[in-house]
Amino acid sequence: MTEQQISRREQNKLETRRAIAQAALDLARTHGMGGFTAEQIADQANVSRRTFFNYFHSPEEALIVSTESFLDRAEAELAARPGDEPILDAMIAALAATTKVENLKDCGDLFRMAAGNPDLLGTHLLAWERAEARIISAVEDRLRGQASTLYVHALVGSLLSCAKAAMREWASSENPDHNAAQTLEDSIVATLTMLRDGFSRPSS
Amino acid sequence: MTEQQISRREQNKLETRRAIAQAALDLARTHGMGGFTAEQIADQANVSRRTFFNYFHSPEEALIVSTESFLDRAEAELAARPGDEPILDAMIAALAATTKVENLKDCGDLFRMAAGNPDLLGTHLLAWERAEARIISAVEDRLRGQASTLYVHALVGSLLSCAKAAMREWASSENPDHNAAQTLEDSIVATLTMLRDGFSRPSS
DNA sequence: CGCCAGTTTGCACTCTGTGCAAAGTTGCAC
DNA sequence: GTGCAACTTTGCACAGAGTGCAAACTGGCG
Repeated sequence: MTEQQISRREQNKLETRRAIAQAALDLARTHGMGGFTAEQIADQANVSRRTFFNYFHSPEEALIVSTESFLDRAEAELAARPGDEPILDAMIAALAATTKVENLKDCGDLFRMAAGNPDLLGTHLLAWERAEARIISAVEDRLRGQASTLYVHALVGSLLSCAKAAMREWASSENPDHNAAQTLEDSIVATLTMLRDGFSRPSS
Repeated sequence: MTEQQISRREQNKLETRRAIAQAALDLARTHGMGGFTAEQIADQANVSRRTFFNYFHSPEEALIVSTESFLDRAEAELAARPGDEPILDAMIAALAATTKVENLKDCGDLFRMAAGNPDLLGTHLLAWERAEARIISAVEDRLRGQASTLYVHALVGSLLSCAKAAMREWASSENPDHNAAQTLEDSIVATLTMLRDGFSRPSS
């Protein structure tokens, strides 16, 4: 299903993109956020500064690749849920499944780094916003005619806020990778269950 | 209660800040987003480029002043609700009251402009994120011991997402200012009621 | 007035981000 | 394999963001 023919060209571009993102992540970990420039990332990835900007609009964008795969995964998992499942149960299952994404640890690091750097935080929030727009479209298709635009926007926005809250909590506690994904999944399910059943009772 | 002595100095700074923000808004409306520079804003406000950057970190920041007063108002209204009121009812009342903020129309324009400009959108999202952190603190104080950190983060994040959804809907329909605030208030109350009672039933 | 503290300004500098055209690669038909 | 067409990388030039610094300026107060 996900089989796609990749020419040598596309393969190379993908590899370059991956190399740049990795270089950026390395620099962020060693020099700390804000302690490096686009040119340094390019050098580390063995491309020119100009090429760096062919792939990313800004140094910050090179850092949020892991979050984007997380969000892509969320979107794909949601699309894969059966169409007759109640929308909130589908969302809970889909978001819970995202914790199995390969570079989950990078996402956690990203949350921590973004907390201390407004530029990175802004870029990070933009990625979530773009994902929100895509998921809103998907949910509108799924519920066509059954729910108002306002309902869908409020629901999807809240969904992602809950996921963010869960990830923030998970990222802030220094998990020594012990049961990491499990804890995150529990938190996500907990917040989304509140969303489904209402926040009236601070049950959890 | 809000009486504070203002020296001539502080008065001047406030006036300068206001003038810069107004200049930025004027330019955004005439030249369109992205069609002007920090220097042009400074010129229009009769200050130097350097002074502009003493007041705002970026051209985009000068534009989101109206959103920040909206969010300040939300925070203040929430703090003013009686302490024994259920938290969700307090939030509904507080957010509904924000529609009486003076420059509501500017907020709507801002939502529309941000939709078409990633830089402005990122800055806008950052303002909401900062407000979220402040409101989280306030709610944690209010519910001290009665709710988990995760609950509070998920709740406040969802609260603001619902408010955003309501404002987005309100801003996107070209209200000829007819019943503008009323419509917005209705939408806010509608989304927050879903939040309180759960999104399971697409009732609205 | 005359001084102190706070504010504005010009200047110099680094870095971001983009258009453009030249140089280098890859895919493909022959 | 040759060679052309399409695509990618790179260097260069330039406009604009953002900041540190020191000099000039302004308000407050004895």
